[in-house]
Parts: sequence; structure tokens; C-alpha cells
Amino acid sequence: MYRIGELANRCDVTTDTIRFYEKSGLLSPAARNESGYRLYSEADKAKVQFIRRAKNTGFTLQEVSELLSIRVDPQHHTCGEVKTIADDKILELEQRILELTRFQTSLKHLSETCCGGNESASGCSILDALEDHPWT
Amino acid sequence: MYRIGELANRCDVTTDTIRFYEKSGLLSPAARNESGYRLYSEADKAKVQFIRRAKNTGFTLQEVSELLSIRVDPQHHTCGEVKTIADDKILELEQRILELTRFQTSLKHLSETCCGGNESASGCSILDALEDHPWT
DNA sequence: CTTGACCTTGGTGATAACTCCAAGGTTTAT
DNA sequence: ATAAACCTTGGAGTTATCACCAAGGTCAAG
Repeated sequence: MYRIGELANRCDVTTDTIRFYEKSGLLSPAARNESGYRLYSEADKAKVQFIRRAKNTGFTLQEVSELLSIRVDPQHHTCGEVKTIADDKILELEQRILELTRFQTSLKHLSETCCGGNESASGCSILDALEDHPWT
Repeated sequence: MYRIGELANRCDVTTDTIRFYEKSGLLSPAARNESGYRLYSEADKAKVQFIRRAKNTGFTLQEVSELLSIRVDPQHHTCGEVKTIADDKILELEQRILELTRFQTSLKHLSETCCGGNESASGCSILDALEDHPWT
């Protein structure tokens, strides 16, 4: 069992962040010791790391909460619900990945057509690159 | 030339958002009419749409500003600079796409192993799926 | 048994990216 | 010529996601 500081260290967040996640209902300590210190388990650590990853991929904390709620109370979720939530998110990610890829393609085009030298960048506009390769 | 309301409509944002972008230095109207109304060109429309797309792919407005500055003042940017900025963003996008893909793979695994029926979802946890297919 | 590093709660502050409002001027359709 | 629909500036409010601070309790080391 970790205390809050050690958990924070291992997950590369601050103690404030962990308390904030608790206040937001995403995470509660596995236990408290006699003097009220929060104590966390390995599962809690996995949960924090999950939250960070999900956040980095663009989910809001509320969406993360929705994802996590599947575990918190499995009695009140059916497999059908789980599948629906997961499949929704999969599609959402599909879209995001597509958009990111298109953006990246445009930037690659820009980079390739840019001479890269010391000349003024008059012909090297991001918008020009995007106009040549429209996104829709 | 559009007035602000029409530009907003065409770009699917509010007039407040456009004024906010102006205040943030991302966009200024091509002109003003005699009574002070903002007037926008097609290029301005392209710019707003660029901002929205970039934002959707996870860039902050500050980063968008950095990208746009290439066009705003091409005299003071060399092709070398443009290439550097673009290549940086390309790498960044590469990372984000990777992470999104990993997340998606995990969700797909969850969805596949989930029976999808009316049973309680006791065995169908996102975290379990992630533990089976660790991300690092 | 004191010092320093940790923990507690409760509250305020910070930043991004809007969003809404008020008081008033402008345009347009009937 | 007037009502509806638009525009102006300036400023205040909102939501998400934390970061920081104060006043005090806890614990291990020297």
C-alpha cells in the first residue's frame, strides 16, 4: 500500500491531482490508516495511469469516468452496455485518428515542398499546403 | 465579403468565438465597413476552418497561432524555420496517433472479449483489458 | 524530543477557451 | 418609419483541470 505521495511519484502526477481525481469521483483510496492517511493499492495505481493515458488521448475526465464506471459497479452494467460504450469510443477514436493523419499528411506536404533554406518563407504557408490538399 | 454572423454560420462557430480569436491574435477581419462592422474574405473563412481543425486534432490555440504565424509574416520566417516547425509537429502527431491507436486496440480487445449480452459485466472491465495488453 | 518530511481539510487562484450580457448604433423588410 | 435582426465595445461569468496555500496533525531519524 502506498501513501498519496508515493503513488503520485510513481504515476508522475502531483498529490493535488490525485485528491482532485478523488473529489471528482474517479478514484478513491483503497483504505485509510488510523490517522486518516490515504492508502492506495496496485489497482489504484493502474487506475491513475489509465486516467492519464485516456486524458492524453483526448478524453475528458467525465468520459474517463464513464469508462471506469464499468468496473466500479459491474453488477449494474450488462455486457451489452459495455460493448456499446466501447464501440462508441472506438469509432470516436477512428475519427480522431483519421483527422490527425490528414493533418499530418498536409504538414508533410508542406515540409516536402519547403526548400528548408535561408530564404524568406513567402511561398511556404501552412494554409497554402492545406488548400492544395483539401481536407474534406 | 461576409459580416461576422455569416462567417460564423459558415464555419459553424459563434460570433463570440470569432471575436475571441481576434482578441487572441489569430485572426483579424480583412476590412471594416463605414459603420465599423467587421468584413471577412474567403481567406479568413479558410483560416477559421483551419483553426477549428487544428483544435480538433488537439493543438492549443497558442500552437495554432504559431502555425499560422508562418503565413502572417513570411518576410520574417525562413524556409528553414518553417521546415523545423512543421517537422516538429509531424513528430508530435506521430506520437499522438500511436497513443490513440494503442488505446483503440485495447478497446477493440475489450469489445471482442465481451459477450455483449444481458449478463452482468463482471468480467468486462476496461482495466482488465488494458492489463492483458499493457501499453508500454 | 525536536526537526523535517510527510499527511489532513478547506479554500482560493490560475489558465484555456469560450459564453453571455448590457447599452447602444445599423440595416433591412414590411 | 418602425420592428426585427444584425452589429459594436467592454466586461463579467463558466467549465475543466488542476496548482497553491494555511493551519495543523503524524512519523521517523538523529
